[in-house]
Amino acid sequence: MSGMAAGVTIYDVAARAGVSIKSVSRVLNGEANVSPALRESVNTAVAELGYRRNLSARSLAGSSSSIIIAMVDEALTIEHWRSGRGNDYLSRLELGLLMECRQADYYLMVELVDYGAATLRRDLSAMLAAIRPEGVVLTPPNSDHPVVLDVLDEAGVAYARIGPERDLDRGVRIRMDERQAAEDITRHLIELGHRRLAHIAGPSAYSASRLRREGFEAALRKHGLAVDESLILEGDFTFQSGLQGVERLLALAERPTAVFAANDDMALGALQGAAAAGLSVPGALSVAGFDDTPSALFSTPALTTIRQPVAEMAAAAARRLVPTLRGEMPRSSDLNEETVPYQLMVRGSTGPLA
Amino acid sequence: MSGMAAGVTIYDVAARAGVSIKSVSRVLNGEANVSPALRESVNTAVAELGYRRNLSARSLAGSSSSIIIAMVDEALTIEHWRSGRGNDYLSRLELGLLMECRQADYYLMVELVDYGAATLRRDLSAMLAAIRPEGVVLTPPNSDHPVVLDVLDEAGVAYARIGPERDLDRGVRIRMDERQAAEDITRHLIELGHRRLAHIAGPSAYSASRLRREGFEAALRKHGLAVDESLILEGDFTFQSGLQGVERLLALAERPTAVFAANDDMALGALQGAAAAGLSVPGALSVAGFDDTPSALFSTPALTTIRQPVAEMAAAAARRLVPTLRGEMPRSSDLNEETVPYQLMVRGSTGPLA
DNA sequence: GTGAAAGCGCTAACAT
DNA sequence: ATGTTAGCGCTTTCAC
Repeated sequence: MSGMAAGVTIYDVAARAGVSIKSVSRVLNGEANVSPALRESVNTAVAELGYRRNLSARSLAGSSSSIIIAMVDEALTIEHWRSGRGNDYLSRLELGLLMECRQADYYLMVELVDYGAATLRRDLSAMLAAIRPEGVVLTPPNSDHPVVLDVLDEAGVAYARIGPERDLDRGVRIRMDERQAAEDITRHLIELGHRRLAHIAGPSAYSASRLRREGFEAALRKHGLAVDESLILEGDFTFQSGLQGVERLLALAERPTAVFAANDDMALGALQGAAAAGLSVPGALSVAGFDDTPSALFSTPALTTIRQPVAEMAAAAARRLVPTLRGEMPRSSDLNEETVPYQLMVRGSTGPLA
Repeated sequence: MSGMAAGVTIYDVAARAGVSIKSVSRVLNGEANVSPALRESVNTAVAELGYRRNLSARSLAGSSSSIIIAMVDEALTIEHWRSGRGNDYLSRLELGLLMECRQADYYLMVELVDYGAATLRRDLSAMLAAIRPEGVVLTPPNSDHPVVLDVLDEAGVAYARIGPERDLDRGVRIRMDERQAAEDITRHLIELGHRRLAHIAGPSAYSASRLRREGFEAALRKHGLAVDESLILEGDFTFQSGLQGVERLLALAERPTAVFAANDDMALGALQGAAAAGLSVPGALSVAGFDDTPSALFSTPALTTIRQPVAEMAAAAARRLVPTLRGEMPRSSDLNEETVPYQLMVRGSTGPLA
């Protein structure tokens, strides 16, 4: 009897507990006005029967579906498919969402979205109509997508935005302090004794690139170092551009002794460029990245970088979306925004000059 | 009007097309006995209203829920959470599932499962009762979990098993040829001129370890090379064990000139061990791995390895689970088993002796 | 504090 | 070839 949970309905529970289905529903939903005795007998019946409410029936009948959707960029997914690689960011995101969903008895659905489609608006509202999720989690760069935010607002679906950069008054915002993180890692280099620091920035279209660059420059200034424009290059977040960037930097008359790349892929490229030029890292050149991608740990030497708290941000996002957990009632101004701490991972690629 | 898909029901479509809801349902489900004219007008109305069937209503009323569940190991997830890393395997799996679900208009739900729980049986059947998925995708090592298979069978839920190793008559099996892949990569080493080949095997508890070792030995024999037991070590799939393994191998009187590790992490450890011993790779020692983890590309030199077709296996799994796509009617014996091709990725870590 | 009845938006039998 | 009716398993009014 104990394993046969399939087919057990609220009527079975009600019958066993000798109450009405409404009472069972009340207990299950933690509503008020339920006598302890009734609650007790219902809970017993639920346990004995191995009952669990049917998700479809709940979302059809009620206003809450208990479903959270992670929207995934289709173009990016196809790209990953082609290259045969997974998506570390997405993986960490999901991990955070899953951990939180489990606690709140929520369900996680993953949906592919073609953000470039001309029919995006319609696609999205059709999807929302079909699933009626209780909340949606948005990731960069789509956390800022105006059409997406509009559709979500119109449909009255709650949403959390990871790393939003614009429209900072809409939805739940979950972020990390990119600027401060860049400043921290730069200060780490300065404290190692470096005075000629270079930065391989990301594409200026991304405001994360801008923030990281700002953090870099802020650290220099705070330590009385001049910002030398010839030591700041713009890459495109790829391994190649990091490699090329470091080649240019090493060709300068006055070489930098440390390079901070705006992401790990570029830093890894820089590492390879340094090796190709016969420079020992960190003896002759220190290299730092940003993101803490899986490869950062396995490069030689392992990469000093900033670990983005992706899973933690995702968990925070889910927490804000789920009423059960939301009950804590934070101060009103905090309500819709949360900054999650990052971590500076100091590894072998940075050190004092040998 | 066009954006307001939320709230549009089958009744609205029926009214607009001037037909009954049953006719709309017929068209939507591609049932027979529908006149072209009716189909046409329904499709027009659907398009005009931006209608999409409500998932909950469908699964509640019908026998098909259009939901596929990817079961994810909770313990593993927590471990990843702690380490702050994503799960590349899972990510690639999902990618394949998503791509296939999109085509069939299916939905992907991700569920955490505590395979170690004493209440596993009950947990699973409760979950199945709550979601009523149309299919479940199982990943190693849980593709072989007897309790899981039993519960699934009892509940009558279809399931696909990625890389099954036992009970090869149950469910849909999707696999790659581990043995042949190991043989291929070993042959690659032999063809480079190596004659003293070592193997760092995985834990013998995993049958993948066994198969890879068999492939390794088969390649040796086919090329008239003796299998030297002193050159076969057992690791535990960790970086550390690869490092220690290669240290032991390099301490031998007659060193091997090539090492095939049963997974990338161990191969990466071997790479580091070789570097520590002052051996150039591949000039003095060739190193090959298995899996093609993300780090394999970024090691120095990049790792020669076998790319497991995880996404492709997942896609195949989903395809077998989804009736719409299943329609192709393969030869009966093929019906429930599919072997997906792997890829030998030759990179810088293997080459002839310098 | 508890229960009866009416849907939620579909699909599935059964009409016709 | 098309329509009518009755549920699926819950939540939600609204009674008591």
